[in-house]
Amino acid sequence: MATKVTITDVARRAGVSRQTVSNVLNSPELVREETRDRVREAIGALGYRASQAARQMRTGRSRLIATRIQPDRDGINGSVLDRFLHGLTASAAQAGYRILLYAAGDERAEIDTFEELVGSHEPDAFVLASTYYGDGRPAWLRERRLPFVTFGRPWGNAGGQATGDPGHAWVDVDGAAGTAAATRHLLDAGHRRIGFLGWPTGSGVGDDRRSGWARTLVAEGIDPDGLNQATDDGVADGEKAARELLRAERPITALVCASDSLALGALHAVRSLTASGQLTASGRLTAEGRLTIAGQAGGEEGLPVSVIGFDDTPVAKAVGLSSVSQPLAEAAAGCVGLLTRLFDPPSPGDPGAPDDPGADGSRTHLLLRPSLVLRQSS
Amino acid sequence: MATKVTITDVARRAGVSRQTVSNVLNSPELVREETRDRVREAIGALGYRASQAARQMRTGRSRLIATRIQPDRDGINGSVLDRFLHGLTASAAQAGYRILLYAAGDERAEIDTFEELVGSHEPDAFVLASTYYGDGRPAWLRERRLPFVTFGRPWGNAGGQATGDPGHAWVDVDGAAGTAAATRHLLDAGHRRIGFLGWPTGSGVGDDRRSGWARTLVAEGIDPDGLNQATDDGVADGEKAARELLRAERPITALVCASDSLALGALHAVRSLTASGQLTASGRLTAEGRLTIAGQAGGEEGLPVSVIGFDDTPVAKAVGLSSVSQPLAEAAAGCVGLLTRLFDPPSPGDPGAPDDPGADGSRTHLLLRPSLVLRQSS
DNA sequence: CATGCCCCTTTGAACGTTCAAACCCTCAGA
DNA sequence: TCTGAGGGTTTGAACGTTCAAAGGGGCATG
Repeated sequence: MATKVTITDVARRAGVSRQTVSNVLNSPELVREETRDRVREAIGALGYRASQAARQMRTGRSRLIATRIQPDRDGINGSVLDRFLHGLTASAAQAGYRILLYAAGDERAEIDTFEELVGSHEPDAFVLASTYYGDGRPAWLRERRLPFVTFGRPWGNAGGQATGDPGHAWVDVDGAAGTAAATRHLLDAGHRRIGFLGWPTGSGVGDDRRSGWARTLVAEGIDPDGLNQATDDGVADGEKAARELLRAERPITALVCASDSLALGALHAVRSLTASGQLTASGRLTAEGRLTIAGQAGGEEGLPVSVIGFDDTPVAKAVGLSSVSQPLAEAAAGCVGLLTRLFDPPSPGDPGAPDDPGADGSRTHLLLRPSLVLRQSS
Repeated sequence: MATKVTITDVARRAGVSRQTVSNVLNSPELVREETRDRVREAIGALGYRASQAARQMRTGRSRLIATRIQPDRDGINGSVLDRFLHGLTASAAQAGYRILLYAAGDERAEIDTFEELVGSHEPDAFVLASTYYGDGRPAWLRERRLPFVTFGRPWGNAGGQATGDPGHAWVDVDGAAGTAAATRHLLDAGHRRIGFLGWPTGSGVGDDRRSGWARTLVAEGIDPDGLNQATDDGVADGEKAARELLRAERPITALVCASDSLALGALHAVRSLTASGQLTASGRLTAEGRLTIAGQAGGEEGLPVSVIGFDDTPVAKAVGLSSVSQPLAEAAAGCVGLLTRLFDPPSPGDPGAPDDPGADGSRTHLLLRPSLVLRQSS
């Protein structure tokens, strides 16, 4: 088989030294144009590619970015991180990096893997997806000065909004803006009693999503009290909690949910209550759970019961569920962008969108806006 | 920060030479027990880990396995490969390998990526998921003697069964056995007119799945002719095709599908025909599309119209669709197993399940049995 | 006592790259 | 003519590991 082409082979063919070839690759401006062309011709003719291993030995840089692949938990939300991973792979490749995967059951196992990886394959950086309250991984990495970016804000001690100084780079999607848009859409459709189905207080992501809904109602002069249910993430949990909101003395007519799992449960609840006669379907029943309430207390007779989910998963698409969609490819590109900025700090006079010129003058985070995908369920 | 611990540091602390430390790691049987213990103590105390880059330079082995991450096409079937990928990552880690990801739009781009990777990061092997008819990738890799395994049989020129001599290692799931089990289940439930909804002839996977259904009917003395529809993979396509089978002069009462996408479409068709009165629901309508036919031609009155999908995706779980489940974690483990066998050929007198002792005496493929997951839809 | 052998260990070199420093020209200025 | 500077190129060393070969001690054999 064709044996490996080395930088020496290229040098010989171009009639120059190893170092000159190396310079053509890494610092072309140091090499005279004529020489450069000759070397480039040789590189092309021989099909030379620099050995990562040798390069890494000398420079200490592996051009590898490590990230974790999660088992899809309930199988619905898992697809979000998979799409993110795909975007990450593509963006990293464009920037000259490759993605190295690892699996880990819990935080302890993940940190063990950090240690293992840092010692052996020596990735240049880590990307941590789905941060959580009390997440110990950022601190571990920071102590060792290992570059990393999180997809997800560092949720402060209060369990609420992000703290002012994150101390590390992150990219996130503005969940509150997403639920606000969903709520706004429902208000525009004429709904007033719009409920929220989310997770128990204390989860950063969940509280954020709830806040967007609440503030939009308040801005409209509607008191969100009593329109809110919190439960674990799951289809069955969602159905149960939605049922309570639908059977309250003053029932809701629309529901914004913190996940597609919950929203799917809510759709089931709506269907089931209708089928058992506890809600009256006055219109034609479609396969997607779009029903019409008639004769309920409150003045919104004739409005369809709408449900909006979060994450725009394949399941949402399959069952016709409206949902808030995260720009995952952009989020991934943002992560890679922040990382490369960490590796080679940009020159001071760099152009860039004026976001939050922090103390050190560099933007270290990125907050993206989600979009609302409307389907039959709303 | 603590500077990198090298093999020399360990050697110094243990009072031996570099090579002895290396031997403790790679060929412990060469080292006297007492020395071995002393070296191991030093390794532990210093937290030493061998540098992959340096090791790779000398041995030419990167302990990296490259595989592609696909964008989830229709969003439903994508999850299958994601689960496979997760299994692959876990199995590879156990065998001391890491997964390197790449993305590529088409075959041409993928082969370019092969070339790029082989030159730079030099993965020890490739795993190709989802092979197809006329797949050019295996030939490319084989020509260059690059080790690889495919998840999916090499589908022969006839577009039908696998050829006798694959020429490379593969792991696959016996799709025909899966549809056969599904068909058998429906027969046991009393169905006779069991349809199949699949893809156009020429796709290896699709033809395989169809054959399991057909042979099971034939074995029962039922002629499969006219019970079969072929269409592109997609929910809308599936709904359209299912509709035709349901409205035939002698309609089917159950349907086995080549994918969950098609099955989901079929469920919609059943629902929709029922709602419009073209099928009569004689029982209680559940949310999952389980209906009962009454008064149709044929003698199977009162049987529920059953639908069974393929792949057991999250969507199937969400909508209560029975489905054939592939053992993806085992398939992934099988791929890693075959690869490690390629790297270090096993000693001749090795124990192993008697499968197909090929000409060279080594098993180079693995065919796994799927299982049937029953839910409300059947 | 020399020889050979086995077991365990050490030594020198090599993998392919880039860093740091040296080198060689040419040209300008004193 | 000497000195210095600077552009362009080369040289030697080093990164951390393993391969191939050599070294050395103990013991049995001739």
